[in-house]
Amino acid sequence: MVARYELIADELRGEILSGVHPVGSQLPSESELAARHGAARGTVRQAVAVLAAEGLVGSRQGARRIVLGTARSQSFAELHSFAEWARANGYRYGGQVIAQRRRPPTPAEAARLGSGEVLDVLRLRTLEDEPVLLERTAYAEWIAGAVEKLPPGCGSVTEALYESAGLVFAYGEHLIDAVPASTRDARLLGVRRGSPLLRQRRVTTTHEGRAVECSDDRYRAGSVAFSIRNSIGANPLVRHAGDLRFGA
Amino acid sequence: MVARYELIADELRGEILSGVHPVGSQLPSESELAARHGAARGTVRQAVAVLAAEGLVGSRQGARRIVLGTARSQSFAELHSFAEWARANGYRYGGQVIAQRRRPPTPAEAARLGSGEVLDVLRLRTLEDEPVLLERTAYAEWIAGAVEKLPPGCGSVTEALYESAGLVFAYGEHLIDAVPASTRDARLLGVRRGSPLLRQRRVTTTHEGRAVECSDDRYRAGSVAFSIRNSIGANPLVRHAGDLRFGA
DNA sequence: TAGTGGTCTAGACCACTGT
DNA sequence: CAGTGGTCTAGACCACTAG
Repeated sequence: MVARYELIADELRGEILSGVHPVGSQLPSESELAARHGAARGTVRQAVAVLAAEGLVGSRQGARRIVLGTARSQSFAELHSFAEWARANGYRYGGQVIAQRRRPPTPAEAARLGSGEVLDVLRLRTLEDEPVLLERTAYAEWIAGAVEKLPPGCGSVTEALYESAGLVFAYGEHLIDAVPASTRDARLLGVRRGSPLLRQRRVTTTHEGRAVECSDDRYRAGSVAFSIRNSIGANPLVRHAGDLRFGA
Repeated sequence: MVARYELIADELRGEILSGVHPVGSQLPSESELAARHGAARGTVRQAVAVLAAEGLVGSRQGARRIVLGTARSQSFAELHSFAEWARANGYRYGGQVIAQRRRPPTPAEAARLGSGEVLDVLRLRTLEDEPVLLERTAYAEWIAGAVEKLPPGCGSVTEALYESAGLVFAYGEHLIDAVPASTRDARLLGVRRGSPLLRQRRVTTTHEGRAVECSDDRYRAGSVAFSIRNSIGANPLVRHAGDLRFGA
């Protein structure tokens, strides 16, 4: 069942991407869109709210909505899963488990995943056959068994866990900063020790709020960048001083 | 005029932060909240939509909403303006113009700011009296005059431009990655050459979609991190390969 | 099956924009 | 001033969850 407002949003998005409403131009008024689609104004407002959340259009009270751009923010899956992002963008990608063991959680991990043992996995991911990402992930005990059953060359852990355990990653919290490569990082990624790495630390939970994993992902400089579009009305990105929330 | 749904959202947020609704617990149903506040259900839905956008609560059709966390995403202003972010978090901060001149735009800047001359400003920002951020900003010609009138030790450029020119930054596009410090970066920030810097490149526009500035901001490693909360439903962050959209 | 959130309607009034 | 988006109401039906 596809909602009415989604259909209207899709049609408007198509018109924006195809140039019917060029960047900088005004969108039709809500009343006009409502009449055209035979829908109530509230439904049209839901549709344009979708486009506003995607950063395509902006609005000010009293004035027509304006087309801001054509670049669309992508899905949660693309942020969470390296494989899904790479495939969606047409890149060749791969992955290999370098080390895997159970161990007691650090205090920071225990606070998020519970006090049971965690499964610590070190994975090296490649893009276009070049090593670009080193993933250090601690899985909560309740999912560790399913992770251990995955093949070491598994391309997409997210998809494999969905298929084998029905696990859906639903919410994420991410901290992004820059760190120098350690000796081991440098060797695995093929860079010099101390050279810049883009670090993404994250905690992911199911939609029930159950924590699944804590991860420390390090990208080789120049291989990947993170992009954000925001507006004065709403944005999800926050700057933090130092190393606050993820512990040592 | 404060909207009704904002008041309801504020009250609910306060109850979440103060522990009335602990993390993992269920929120009251929409009908109950509507009855309690004497408001229509639609108004209550607007209120909880605010909390969902902040990442505080999650929802699934048919089940009660669940409290996901207590960390709140901050405003656009805090992402855009170093000074506003620093002040909101109680840090001592400062800034100093190191160099300022007019020059022709690079091709990438011309595509965004127009083909007129740009005003190129190099600023060093401090946090707790330590140099942490090097800002290289190209202002569009139409705002350059107002920027040149600012004092070189101006703490908040965003606020000063609002007061002197009525300028409101409304939309931003940001690319975040890691780069090694150049010789000049290193000297100004007090780090070794080649050491990691967290880079934020951004383009900011007014709410009419008029581009104001392109900037390349570099943070000393360890001084600042960016934080993002997202959900499977919506998120604004995208990963990019290499150096795509901002040109050379 | 009862309760909940997701969607939708058809109105209404207000604040703001642009002419 | 007319037109527009922002807010709000009081209903309705449906899809889904949970007991």
